[in-house]
Amino acid sequence: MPSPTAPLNRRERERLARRRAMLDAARSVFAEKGYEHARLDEIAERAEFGKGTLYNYFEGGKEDILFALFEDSHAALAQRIATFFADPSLAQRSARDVFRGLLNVLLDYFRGEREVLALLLKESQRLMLHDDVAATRRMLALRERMVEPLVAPMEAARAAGIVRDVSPRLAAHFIVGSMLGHLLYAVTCERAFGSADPSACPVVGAEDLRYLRPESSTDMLATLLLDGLLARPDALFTLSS
Amino acid sequence: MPSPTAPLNRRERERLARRRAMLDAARSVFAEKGYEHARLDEIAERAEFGKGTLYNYFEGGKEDILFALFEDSHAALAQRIATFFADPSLAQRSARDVFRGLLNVLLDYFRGEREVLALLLKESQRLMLHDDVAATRRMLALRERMVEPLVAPMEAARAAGIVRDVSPRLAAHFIVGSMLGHLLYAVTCERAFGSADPSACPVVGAEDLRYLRPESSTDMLATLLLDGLLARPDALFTLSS
DNA sequence: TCAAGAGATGACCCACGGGTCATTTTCTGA
DNA sequence: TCAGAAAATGACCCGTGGGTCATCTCTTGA
Repeated sequence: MPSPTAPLNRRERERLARRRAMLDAARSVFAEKGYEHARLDEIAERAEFGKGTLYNYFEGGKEDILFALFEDSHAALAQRIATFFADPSLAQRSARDVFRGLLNVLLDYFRGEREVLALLLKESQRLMLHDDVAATRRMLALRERMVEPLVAPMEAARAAGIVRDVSPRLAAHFIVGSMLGHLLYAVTCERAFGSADPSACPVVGAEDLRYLRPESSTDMLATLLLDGLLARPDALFTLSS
Repeated sequence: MPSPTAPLNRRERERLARRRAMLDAARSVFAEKGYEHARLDEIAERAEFGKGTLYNYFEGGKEDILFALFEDSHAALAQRIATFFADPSLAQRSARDVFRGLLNVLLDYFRGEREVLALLLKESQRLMLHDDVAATRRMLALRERMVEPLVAPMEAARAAGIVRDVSPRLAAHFIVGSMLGHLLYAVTCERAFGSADPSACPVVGAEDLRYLRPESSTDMLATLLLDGLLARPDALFTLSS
């Protein structure tokens, strides 16, 4: 009965559905307890399976589940980025405008995926420098996935003299890395001091706090990433004393 | 006998010396095994103390030792940065030149402190988002220490119209964060593929690899951080098809 | 020399949750 | 209907190393 042209038969569809249920359960447990305090028992229970069953779907166990979560999420983000660049009307906008739009796509995505962001910020470096190099590779592949849809546009923009003459792939990595770094800082400040008590924060001024709020992040990131830190790079570094 | 004006008597000096010996031992064990596989027994043994004694010097146990290591290291780096900006001849150089020099100070420092860099890259995010908010605060203070000597010069440069009109402290955080992000990527690529086998690397071209080598990192980082990604920000985003 | 406190010591404790696998249940196709 | 495969299950195993604290040693100063 299933259409013969469909790539998946019922068996496979059900398997995928179960896998998805497990991932959903994992996501919610991870969100509540964080990766390290999440117990496989609880994930299994919430997904209404036995713990052992998880291992039929995720051979690598707990860590494998985390990777799968990341992979899904990165695929979704890559999709959004590709969609963004597919818009033909981009050609009517200035380069700054376009890249600012890109930053917004990235920031919006993570704003909507708080749980994944938290996991990513907390676990990614550990996994990147994990004893098992396979994990390192898997994390790099993940990052690559996110960067991939950026490479072609950047390459073209470089050829057109719009972006600087640096490797498009590395520049893309730089953008993504800087953005995540900023998010980490913002999230950490929030954790440490709460939005409620700015006075205890070493990030002193109201000015600083304003830029840590998500709405304004784009402005600062766009300025620094796209235009650079220096307004007058060739001026002498003579500061009024 | 100890000069009465000296702030420390023998007792205190000895205590400091022991503490230092423990930190040296910890550093070497951490370097060999990484933080998580380092055993306190081994640190104690290498420092020629009993394990319990460690707790007289580092109340917080293993994690406290790591923090102490980070604190020493960050103080040293802050010192270097301050020294860099104290040089009066900076006023004869262009802003780009000066900030490029700053990047070199940062990169050189971590090149000379590989072990600390590895620990910092792998552990910092976990600690920043640690369950115990005290750890979060301590990590933020650390970062702040590194950023602190940058703030005054940046503030002055901003007033002089040399750097863009963004919060100096946040801009400094951005610089430091981006640099660490780049180092993480470089270290991770090296781990995953070794310098030996570039062909298996998804970072495809020789161009990419060149910029991951430490010597060239400065160039790319300086370009992207100081001048920004966009060469012609106001040009239309029209790519030759 | 000795009392008293500071400091050093290392054997022991213990929680704990990820992973395994023998067994049971369900599914499939003839 | 049933045989055999595929999938689900969850009780059990297991290693581990950080942290504690009762005990011992050493320093100090009278």
